[in-house]
Amino acid sequence: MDECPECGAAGSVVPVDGTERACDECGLVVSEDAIDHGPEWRAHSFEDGRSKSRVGAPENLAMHDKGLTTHIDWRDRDAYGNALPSRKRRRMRRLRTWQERARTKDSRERSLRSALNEVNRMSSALGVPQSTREGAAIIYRRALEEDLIRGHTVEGVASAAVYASCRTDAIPRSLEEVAAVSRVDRTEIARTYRYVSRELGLELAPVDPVQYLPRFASELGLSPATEAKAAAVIEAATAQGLLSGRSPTGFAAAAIYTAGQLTGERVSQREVAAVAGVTTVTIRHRSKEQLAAMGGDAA
DNA sequence: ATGGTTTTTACTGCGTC
DNA sequence: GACGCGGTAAAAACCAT
Repeated sequence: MDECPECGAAGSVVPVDGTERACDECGLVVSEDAIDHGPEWRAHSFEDGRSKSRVGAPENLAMHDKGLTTHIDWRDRDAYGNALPSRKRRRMRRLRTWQERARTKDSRERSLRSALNEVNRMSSALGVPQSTREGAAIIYRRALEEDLIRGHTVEGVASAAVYASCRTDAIPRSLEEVAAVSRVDRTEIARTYRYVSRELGLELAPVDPVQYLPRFASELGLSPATEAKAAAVIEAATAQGLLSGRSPTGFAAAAIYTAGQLTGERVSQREVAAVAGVTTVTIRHRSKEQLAAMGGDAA
């Protein structure tokens, strides 16, 4: 379509959604709109957040100072090709080193900028609070300081930072959901996340399935009674060691299904599976165990 | 790399509306 | 006939070694 203003690749700028376009080559996000409408803060569920968010920072392209990338020739010649006197040669050498310093500093900053831009973009799309967004930015900066980016993509680390921040802030967003708004795939995010959290020594508390309940329940339109019952199911089942090794989303989904059976507010396996992003098979397995746990507990 | 565990995929049969 | 439900076997994904 258009030529990218950043890397100059022709025809590489493609629409991402209604309000912004991005370059295929360098990932630069071109905003159509100079005003940042920001995300809709009333997004209470992931689906809401995705449909309502207006993603993209008010990037002002005019501020990218391209003048700094001027190249200074290594030859000690003037414009006519004549050799420079030694006095001027020294001067030129000094200029060259300074110019080089400015250029590398600038490129590093630009890379950080685009990374943080990306963090913001994904955070908006996921509808996470501002504090978590900043946490992700902090994690990314720390990763940068510890030199963890080498050998990994900027995109991957940015995605991992977002996911990690959600984890530490107990904002229930699964790896799948992060992957859905990221440019890199799930596996890469998982790998990078493990790597970053290990290197940075992030304390990673296992995800409590209860965290997913409010979101799933509201998406299914369940009564608070059933939601509370599901929480009770999770508690009882967890107390019997049924959680270890199992996926938290599947566990939560099954608890909702189980609670539906118990309260009479029935939900189909298929529906719960859809909102939780798991299969009905998993729900059956977990639910069977949970029912046994509840039965044994009550009787 | 390997093996053990969990999850998914794909397919089955059964009962009900 | 479509749908919900339960089960199974094999593949895939995951994790620790």
